[in-house]
Amino acid sequence: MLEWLKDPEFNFPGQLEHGGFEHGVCVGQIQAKAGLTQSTVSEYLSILQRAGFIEAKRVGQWTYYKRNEGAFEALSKLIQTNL
Amino acid sequence: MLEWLKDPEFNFPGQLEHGGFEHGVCVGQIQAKAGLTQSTVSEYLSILQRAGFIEAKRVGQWTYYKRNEGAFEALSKLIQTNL
DNA sequence: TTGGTATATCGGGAAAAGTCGATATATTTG
DNA sequence: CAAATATATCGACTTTTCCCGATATACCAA
Repeated sequence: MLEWLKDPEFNFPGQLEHGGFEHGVCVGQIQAKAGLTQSTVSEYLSILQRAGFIEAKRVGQWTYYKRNEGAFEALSKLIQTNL
Repeated sequence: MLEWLKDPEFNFPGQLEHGGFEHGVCVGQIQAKAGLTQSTVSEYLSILQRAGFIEAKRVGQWTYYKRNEGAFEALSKLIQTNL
């Protein structure tokens, strides 16, 4: 999912009918591509969010998720320096 | 354990009586510090070795493990570029 | 307010990982 | 070869993680 979100336009074409890509991609789009149930995907996204790798924005009945690039940079540096 | 192996002289003083630090640290030293059973530590080290994070060298009845710094650098770069 | 849609949360069963004791293998020493 | 020591492997049990269906919550439209 994290890799998919690097190129939302390519990986989630259906998102066009759901408000575009400004805020990210909504859960239903990710669920369809992942082939897992709605509850599983929702929980997974919430874990990634708590871990800081993605950000959530609620707009109406949709929740949009997008990557937080800083977290990946920080993880990479953490491995370099602390591990 | 991976962090411990960054400074073997400091973290495994008992290793002095087991051939020094040239080849790394032997399993018994790591086991004592970890506070886990011998079998658990042995299996754990073998997993880290298969993953490429440490290297093993058998000398007599001892197996010495030391870090493979290249693997950490590679992981850090992988996160930067692929994740 | 009622029904429809999108997402989140909850509880449980299945799968995987962690840990142990017992035992096997390899090496050294007498 | 026999005993001692260091490490590896095996089988079982426990804990954690994964994933699901059911249900709850939030929002929108009629």
